[in-house]
Amino acid sequence: MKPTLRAVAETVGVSRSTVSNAYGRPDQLSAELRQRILDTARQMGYPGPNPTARSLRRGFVGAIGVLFTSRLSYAFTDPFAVQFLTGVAEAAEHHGSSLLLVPLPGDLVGARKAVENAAVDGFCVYCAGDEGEIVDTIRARGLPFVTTSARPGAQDLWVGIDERAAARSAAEHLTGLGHRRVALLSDDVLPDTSPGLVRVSDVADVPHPTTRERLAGFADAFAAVGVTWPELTILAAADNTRAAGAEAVRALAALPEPPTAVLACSDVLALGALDTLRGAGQSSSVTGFDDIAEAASAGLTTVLQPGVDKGRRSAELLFDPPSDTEAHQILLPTTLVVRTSTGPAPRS
Amino acid sequence: MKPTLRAVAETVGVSRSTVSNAYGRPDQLSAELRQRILDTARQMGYPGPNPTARSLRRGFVGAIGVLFTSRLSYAFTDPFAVQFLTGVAEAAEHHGSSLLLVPLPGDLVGARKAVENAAVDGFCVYCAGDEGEIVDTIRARGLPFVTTSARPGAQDLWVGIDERAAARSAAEHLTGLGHRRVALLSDDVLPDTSPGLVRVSDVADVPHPTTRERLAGFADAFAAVGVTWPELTILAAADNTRAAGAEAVRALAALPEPPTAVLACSDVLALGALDTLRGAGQSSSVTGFDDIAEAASAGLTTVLQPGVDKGRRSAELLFDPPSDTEAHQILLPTTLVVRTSTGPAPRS
DNA sequence: TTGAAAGCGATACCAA
DNA sequence: TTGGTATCGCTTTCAA
Repeated sequence: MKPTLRAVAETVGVSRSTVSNAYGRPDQLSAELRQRILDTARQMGYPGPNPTARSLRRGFVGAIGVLFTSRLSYAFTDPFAVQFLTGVAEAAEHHGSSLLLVPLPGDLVGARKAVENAAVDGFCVYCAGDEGEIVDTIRARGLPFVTTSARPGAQDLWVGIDERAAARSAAEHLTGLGHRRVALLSDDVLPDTSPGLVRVSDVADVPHPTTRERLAGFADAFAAVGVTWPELTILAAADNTRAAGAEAVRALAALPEPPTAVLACSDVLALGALDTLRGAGQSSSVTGFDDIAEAASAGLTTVLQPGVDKGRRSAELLFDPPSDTEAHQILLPTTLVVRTSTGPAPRS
Repeated sequence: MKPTLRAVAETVGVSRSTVSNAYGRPDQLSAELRQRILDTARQMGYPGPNPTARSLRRGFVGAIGVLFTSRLSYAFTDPFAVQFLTGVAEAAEHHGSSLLLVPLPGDLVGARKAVENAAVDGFCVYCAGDEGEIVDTIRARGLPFVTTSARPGAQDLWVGIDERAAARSAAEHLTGLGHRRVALLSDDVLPDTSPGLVRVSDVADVPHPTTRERLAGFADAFAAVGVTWPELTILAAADNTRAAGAEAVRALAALPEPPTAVLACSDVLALGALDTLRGAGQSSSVTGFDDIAEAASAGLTTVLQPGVDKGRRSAELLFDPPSDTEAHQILLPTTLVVRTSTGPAPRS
């Protein structure tokens, strides 16, 4: 068993406070005594103040949590999530804080538990589907948090983009190219759907806020050229991975009139779509969302959102909450990046 | 202020233990009483047992730490590090544990402090240059750890590859193709070196264990065909990024007789080298190390090491330490993957 | 400059 | 099934 601060105090023959000060407040005791304490401590194998005990007493932890809806290992599968994490890490590093990655199990009870058990000073909520429940749990703990999905009540800290407008910009690019018969590809479309073609009677039925907003943005652009929601093909992917994107798009082959373009809600899905379509020799247009590094090399037309910034500013908002309520909401810019994966719709 | 367990106990009119049991050991009290406690707690706004206090009392945290030598944000810059993290995350998730990413400041004192303050049950040490100091600090805390760099004493938990043999395999591929005048590219070659050409009188002088072993492996292969260490050009990169690789290789242009091949200690550096060389219209051979996803699309010849496995098995070793001392060391296989970035040396 | 005492918030043993 | 009590390891006024 490792010795405790108390043991050190007894061995040196001073009080616990003094030993504590030797570590945390060097100016509170003579350099000589301090050195004697530190030496004895080392000699006894005392590992220094126990972080957990210190946190309990001090009332803060020195770590912020990052919440992921999906399995934690997926977080690293999506390069955009990695960008976000990079930004959060930068800010955390800057503030001498650690990063606790908290995986949220699929079930609500488990998710709530995970949030309740995390020893952190605050949370960055990355893309939580059931945001409401999660956020309520965080609030119940009285901890600050920053969210990135569709703008909730104006009093919460939020860093994000105009999802709907961004999606619309990609879709307008396609309508401009003459595309009218298209498929929208996303994960998290409806709960418990099998991958492939799905019927969604109304965009508003999509529970995941980000997915909903992006689909709605796509639809806006098509509505503007007379293509209504029911005319859009919806493709559900099993999860947000390249493989799932590739798989979902296979369902298009069964259609009598396959769409001339696929609009994906993420680059990884779009890349998967390209894998399948190009593999089958089809030249359908494909757009993505995020602009991850691979998008460039694959020539994917996509919506760029500043991922690292998003992470960094989220964390900064957590560390230095603005006094001004206005500044609670940070809207980041997006840009449509046109590459070679999109082209004119074939004459019909 | 949020109410505490104690307040709940007083309000309900039961003892603290009973309230505690209501949360942690449902079988220790009647369903009815439990429900009454939980209801009152919710009503009072009690957020559930404080994780820090619980950790202190229980003596364990439910999180493992991952240590990176370099800046934490760099961890996400290198796809191989991301692979490793993915593996660790998988195992952690499986054990219901969280992942604490601990940024290590550049200075030793700061780094030691970071390790001392991390509230975790153990550490995965990823590629720590000053491994010795860091590992000593962890040991002083009495926490278990797993390391991945060059095999230390046989009593430590270790998951890794035969760095030297793996590097040698890449170099032998090049000697087989007739290359004799080559450059070795790495970050962390010597402390405080400016990027570009460096003189290293002896491989043994390289302090970073992984770098040293890989360079030594490269040298082995060339020694076997009569090319000695001083004849090898050493290129230092500012850090392990594509940009730094591209930059370092520019120094070759100044050489009277530029090398016919570049052997990099990582894929990101190799990709950077390709950027510069191909950009200058040169067809020099380039090899990498790791086999990240981009290596395939870039046609990079490289040494594949199982990154996700490395992470997963590291974490597993931490969670279920083998009783058998033999099993403390896990050696993972590597494979040379030959693609298009290497070819015969030009006739001189 | 040093020490005494009071918690921080919860858990777990053991007795009732 | 429930409660009393000691304790986890440290920090922090406040007084000496």
